[in-house]
Amino acid sequence: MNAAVPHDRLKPRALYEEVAELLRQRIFKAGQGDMEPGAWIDELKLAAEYGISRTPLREAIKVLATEGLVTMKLRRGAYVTEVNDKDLRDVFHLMAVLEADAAGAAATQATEAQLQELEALHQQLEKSTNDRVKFFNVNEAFHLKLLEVANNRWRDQMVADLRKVMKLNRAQSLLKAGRIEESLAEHRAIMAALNQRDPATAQKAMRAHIESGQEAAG
Amino acid sequence: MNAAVPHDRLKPRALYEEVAELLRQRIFKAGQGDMEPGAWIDELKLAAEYGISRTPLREAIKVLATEGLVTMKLRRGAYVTEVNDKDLRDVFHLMAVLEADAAGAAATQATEAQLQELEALHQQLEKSTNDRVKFFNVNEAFHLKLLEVANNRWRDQMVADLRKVMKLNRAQSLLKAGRIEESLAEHRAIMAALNQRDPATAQKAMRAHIESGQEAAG
DNA sequence: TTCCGTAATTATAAATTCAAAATTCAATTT
DNA sequence: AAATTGAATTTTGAATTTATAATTACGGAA
Repeated sequence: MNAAVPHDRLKPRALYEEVAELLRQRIFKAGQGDMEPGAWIDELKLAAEYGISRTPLREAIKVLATEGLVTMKLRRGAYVTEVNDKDLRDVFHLMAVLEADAAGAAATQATEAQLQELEALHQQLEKSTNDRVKFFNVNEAFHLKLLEVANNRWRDQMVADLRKVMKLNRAQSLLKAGRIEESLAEHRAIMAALNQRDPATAQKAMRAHIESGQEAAG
Repeated sequence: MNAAVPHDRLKPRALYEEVAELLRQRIFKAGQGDMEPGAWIDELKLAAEYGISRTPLREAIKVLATEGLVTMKLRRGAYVTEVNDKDLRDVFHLMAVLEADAAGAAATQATEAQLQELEALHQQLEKSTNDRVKFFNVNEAFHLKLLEVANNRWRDQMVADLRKVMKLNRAQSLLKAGRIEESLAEHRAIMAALNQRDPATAQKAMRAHIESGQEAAG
């Protein structure tokens, strides 16, 4: 029963991290498979399936637990976190608060070169309105770049964790047709505030953008 | 050398959580002992010291790693995270943002009963100016209650994580003599805004309070 | 004497084994 | 027939063992 073939040599990541990533993807997909929100996580089954022992699997589960993706019950095992409507609103709200704060910081701190990078991404976004997938990807790149410019690794971590939880309910998914134009207009407002180095306006614009996205998702 | 006596029966927490808490405290104290920032964490030594095996210890370490308290290097073990001045400023900033947001939410959402609970805690604070330790404790209780009223478990988790990191540098410690009166005045402003159900003012007051605390600590 | 390579030692990572707790199912008693 | 208790099975939690990787030290050659 050695399903644990070495696969590819030269793997720089720890096994428990690989497994954590696999589990995340599996939870996010959530399709009709097992592991939908509220489901119990069968350690033995998963370990056998991946061809590993329970040790790295349990380590991965504990990582996911501190990320908020799974909930652990003492002597009862781990369950995929259930996110109800209030939870989702709460998470969106925090996302808005943190990203708005980041936008404000970026408006103040960005170097000229960084502003140009953001502007370049924004221009890409302007040209992607007919490709829903591309628009989604460039949009994400813009938000990530903004966080990078805002330069606070703790906030980055928090936003990343919130994103993971939001994906649990995948209320985000892709944008609807009408929403793309709306989103783009909001991005224009954000970019304008950044270019004018106006933190207060950048904050407001970003907050409106996220909250607007929330409505589209809900 | 059996340090792992069953102590009290009826303990509802998992061993790895107990250990994680012990490690946190140990990291926080940071005195002249081992485990100062940057130090390598000796798994064997600690496991022997606590009288447990390495398995729950390693699980605890991974939890601390995702909390940001320790950093893991592949095949090199875990190190106590070093928190430099910029990190500390960044963490304080996020704390201010999140607690200010909580104050705003509380001003809007608090029931009358909850407002009275907060008021009661505030009155306790008013009477604790001559007892530094008590002032510190009541202060913490007030902030926790405020978060409870603001009612967002994801924010609670984030604030808790930030607190842990702040304690790493133990820049908070106890308040200096002059700072107590100042802190109390700020609390009065927060409480007044809450009582007037003025979210914007509550936010500003809380933000000022945290930032003021940062200066006192730094 | 210095540098490179190899072997030995040491520590981490993973797997396996062991123990304890919880759930489930069945049997017996009321 | 229903309910309660106890035993067996299942599953989590922890310890131990094994394997793998990295660092260091030692030796030989340049």
